[in-house]
Amino acid sequence: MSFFKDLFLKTRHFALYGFLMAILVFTLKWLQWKFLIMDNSIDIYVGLIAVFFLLLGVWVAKQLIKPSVETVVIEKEVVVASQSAINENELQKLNLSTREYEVLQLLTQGYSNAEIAERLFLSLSTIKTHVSNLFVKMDVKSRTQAIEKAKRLNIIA
Amino acid sequence: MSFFKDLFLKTRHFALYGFLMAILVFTLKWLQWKFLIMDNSIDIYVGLIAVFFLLLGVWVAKQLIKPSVETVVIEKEVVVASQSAINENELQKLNLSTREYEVLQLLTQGYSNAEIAERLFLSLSTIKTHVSNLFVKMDVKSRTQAIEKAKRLNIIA
DNA sequence: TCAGGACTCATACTAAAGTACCAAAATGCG
DNA sequence: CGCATTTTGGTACTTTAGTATGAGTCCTGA
Repeated sequence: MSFFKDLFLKTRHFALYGFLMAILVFTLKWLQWKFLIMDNSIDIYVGLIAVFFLLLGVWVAKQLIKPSVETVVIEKEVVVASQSAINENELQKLNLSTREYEVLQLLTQGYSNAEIAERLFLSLSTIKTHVSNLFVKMDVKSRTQAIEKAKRLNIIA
Repeated sequence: MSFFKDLFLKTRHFALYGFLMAILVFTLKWLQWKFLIMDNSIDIYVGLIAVFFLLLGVWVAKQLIKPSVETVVIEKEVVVASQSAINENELQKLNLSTREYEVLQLLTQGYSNAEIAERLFLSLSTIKTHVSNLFVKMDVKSRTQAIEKAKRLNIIA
C-alpha cells in the first residue's frame, strides 16, 4: 500500500499527525470512560467507534491522496513572419546562377529590365538574356509568373 | 461534505456498496461475539475496531474520491501566417472599383491581360483600360510594380 | 590545355504591355 | 427621371517584354 509510504514521506506534516494521534487516543479513552460509566449497549459504542474512524479514515485519505496531474496543452498563436527564412531547398532545385538570382531579386521588386540594367551596370541586352534564361529555368513564360512563383516558393528575400 | 454527495451520485455502484455494508455488519457482529466470548481487554477490541475502520475509511475514500485535477498549462507556439487577413484599410484608400479589384487579383497571380480577359469574359481592350486605371489609382507604372505594391500593402488574398 | 559553364553584349524580330482618347451601355442614387 | 460612376469596348500608337541567334571573354576543373 503506497498510502503509508506517502504518509511517511510527508515529514513536514509530522507535527500535525502527532497532534491528530493524541486526539485519537483521547477520544478513545473518553469513549471507553463513558462506556464504563453508562454501561449502555455495546452495539451503540462499537457503532460510534466504527463510524467515527471510518469518517476519520476518509478525511485522512482526502488529505493525503496526491492530486493527479492533468497536463493540458494550449496552443498559443504566435504571429511570426513566416517568410523570414528563404526556402534554400527550392532555390537549389532551380539551379540559378549568381547573376540570374540577382536579376530575379530585382525583378520581383517590380523593376523593369532597363532599371535592372542600370542598377547592375549592365546593358539591356544582358538583362534580357538573363531574364530569358530565368524563365526557362523557372518554367514560366512571363516576369509576372516568375514573380508569383518566386514569392510562392519563398525563394526571395 | 461533498464526499457523500459523490457516494450517492454513483448509483451504478450501489450493488457494490450494499455488499460492502453487509460485510461491515457481519464483521461488527463477529468482533462483538468474539468480545463476549473472550471477554478480553476492551482496549484491544476498541483498538482493532478503530484501526480496521480507519483503514476501511481510507480505502473507501481512495475508491470514491475524485482525484483533484491539477491543470498544467503548457503554451505551445504555433506559427501563423501573418498575412492571413488582408489590409482593408489600405485597400479602401486606393478606392478601387469592383472590376478593378478583380483584375488586380488576377494580375497579381501572374496572368497576362489576354488571360484575364478570357477568365472574366471581357475583351482585351477592357482589361487594358482597367489595368491602366489601376496603375493611376495605385500610383505605379507597370504591372510588376502593381504586384509588388499589392503584396507589400497586403491587399490581396 | 581545353571543354564547358557563366557572363557579357549585340541585332533583329515578335508579342505583349501600356498610353491616349473616345464613346456607348449599364448601374445606382437622390 | 436625371446625373455620376462604373463598365465595357474600340482604334491608334509607343514602349517594354520576350525570343532567337550569334559571339567574345573569363574562369574552373578534368
